[in-house]
Amino acid sequence: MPHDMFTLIETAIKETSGAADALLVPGGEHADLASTVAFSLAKQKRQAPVKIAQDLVADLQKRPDLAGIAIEAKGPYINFIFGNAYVSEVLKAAVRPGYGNLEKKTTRVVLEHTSANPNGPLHVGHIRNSIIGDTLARAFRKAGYPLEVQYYVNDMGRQIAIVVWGFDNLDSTQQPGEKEDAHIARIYIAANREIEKDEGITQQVNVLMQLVENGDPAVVRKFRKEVSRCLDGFKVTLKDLNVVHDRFVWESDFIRNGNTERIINKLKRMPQAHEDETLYLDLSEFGFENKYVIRRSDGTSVYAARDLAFHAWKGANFDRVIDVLGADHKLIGAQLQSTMKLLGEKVPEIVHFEFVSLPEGSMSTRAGKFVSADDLITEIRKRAFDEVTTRRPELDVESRKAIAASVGLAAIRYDIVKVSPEKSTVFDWKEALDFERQSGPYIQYAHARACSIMEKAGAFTECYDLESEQEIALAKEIAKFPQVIERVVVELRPHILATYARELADTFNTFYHFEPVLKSEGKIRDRRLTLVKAVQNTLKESLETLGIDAIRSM
RNA sequence: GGGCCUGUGGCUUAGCCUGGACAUAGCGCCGGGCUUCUAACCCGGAUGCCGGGGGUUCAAAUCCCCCCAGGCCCGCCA
Repeated sequence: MPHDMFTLIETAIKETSGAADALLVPGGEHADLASTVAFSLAKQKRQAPVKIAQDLVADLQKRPDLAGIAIEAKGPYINFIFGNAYVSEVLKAAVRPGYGNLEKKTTRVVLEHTSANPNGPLHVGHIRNSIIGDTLARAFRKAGYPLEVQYYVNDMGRQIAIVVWGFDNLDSTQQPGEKEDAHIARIYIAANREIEKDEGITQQVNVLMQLVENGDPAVVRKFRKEVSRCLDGFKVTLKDLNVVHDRFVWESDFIRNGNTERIINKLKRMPQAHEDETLYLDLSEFGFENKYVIRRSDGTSVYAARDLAFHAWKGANFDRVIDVLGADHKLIGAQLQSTMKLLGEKVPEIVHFEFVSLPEGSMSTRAGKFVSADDLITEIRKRAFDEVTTRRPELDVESRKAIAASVGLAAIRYDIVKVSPEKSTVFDWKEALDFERQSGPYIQYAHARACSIMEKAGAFTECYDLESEQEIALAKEIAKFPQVIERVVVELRPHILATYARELADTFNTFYHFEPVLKSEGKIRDRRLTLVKAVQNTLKESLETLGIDAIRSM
């Protein structure tokens, strides 16, 4: 509906003015839409923009197709203000379950995110990937796409070989209560310390890597065992974060099933291929200076080779391939895309996000310098529980715990998703634990308020004719939701939804303080209750798309 | 050295791709508001040469060029 309004007005301006571009811009506080076309016509018409705007408005007002829209010239600007019919339509759609769902699509999408190396727990950098990825996934589903979300398990890397070496050669007993992934990190860190002291160990690690690539059963089993244990730990963390994967795809499978070898053979025959001790590609035609190594001199494949096989497989099974990767993968991501193009395979779309660092510098699993997601979750739940206890002392412990878990989740997810992905951030405990600011809980609170009104209201007759300025402003904010979902999946930028949800909560809170709902009577009460129902529904849909619980009470 | 990203009030941040009307919000600061639908809230106020300098344009936070600062990358690691 709103999109139709855009097209409708755009066409009308083009037809009336003869301009090639209607130059429609957001009207801000002045209007729902505005056109700056008068500026661009000034030179050609040899008239002042203000005069052109006035003349155009007079013509536009005569058009029957724009009947429900108030059109006025404000200086050189032409303002369009949508009328009651529009607002009623919005409201009717917004009270229905699933508001914001877009038309069903047939394009099958595969989205890969998180895919952290299984050599230690997920930390606050990894979960930026998880939360961006999971929010995108939810937005894609809401936008009507059939979607599969994958986690790519890097189970053959040097890191895992180092973990396995550590379990074989160091005291590796699990401590009581120690989570699997934390245990693996401890051994990984210890093993790296040993490697620093004794270079001979690197040779032993290399041997492990060769054995696993050649399918030595005992070594393969060891790799699988430790990687699985680490993954078990990840799954607990991801569940706590409400992050869902449909499938875990193991890197080593692409060695075992011959896909990697097949793609290497194909690459070998390409004009860009060079073979000395190693096999590498010369991608200088794409502006890459360095060699893109595919196979080591000892005959083992590198990550890039398996990654090519993985992406070829995804491309064969899905129509769109999307990866969420950290900014450190920008170069190899671009090389992967170029190589896929050369191979004639489907080119993956890559969403990059910049780094999360600690005040003291970059995070490093190897050096043990990181804040784990589990620690963050534990701390934030504690904080949230204290907060709920202060505000709602009458609730029993279990209810308070449940609210605290939801509030904690909201705080973490919102805090991470609200920032544009291209911005690097510094993790700060004080900020992360503060949910009284511009935050997920703030939006949850607005939703809970709306729920509370609905519960107390009882039965009422839905009424879609709004009147006051606040009511209409709120309905027009609600109207934006479907386009927001559309923008998120087109631009692959989930923070747009975070910003929107906050703005909707702002608008509702303002309405809440100026327009009494339950205390009003008759038709006014009905239309305000209808509006509150629409807000509640839109906030709920927004929160759920953000992976945040739309709790009814807090 | 080269490439990519970022630089917006004291701090955090939206807007930048697709140039337009007094630059978005939060925190902090100052001043108000709970016998009234949940004050995790709301209202008002102060604080901005939108990193710096050039250019394009009727119009630049937004586009182009140069410079400065920070992050990331440039491996037979992943």
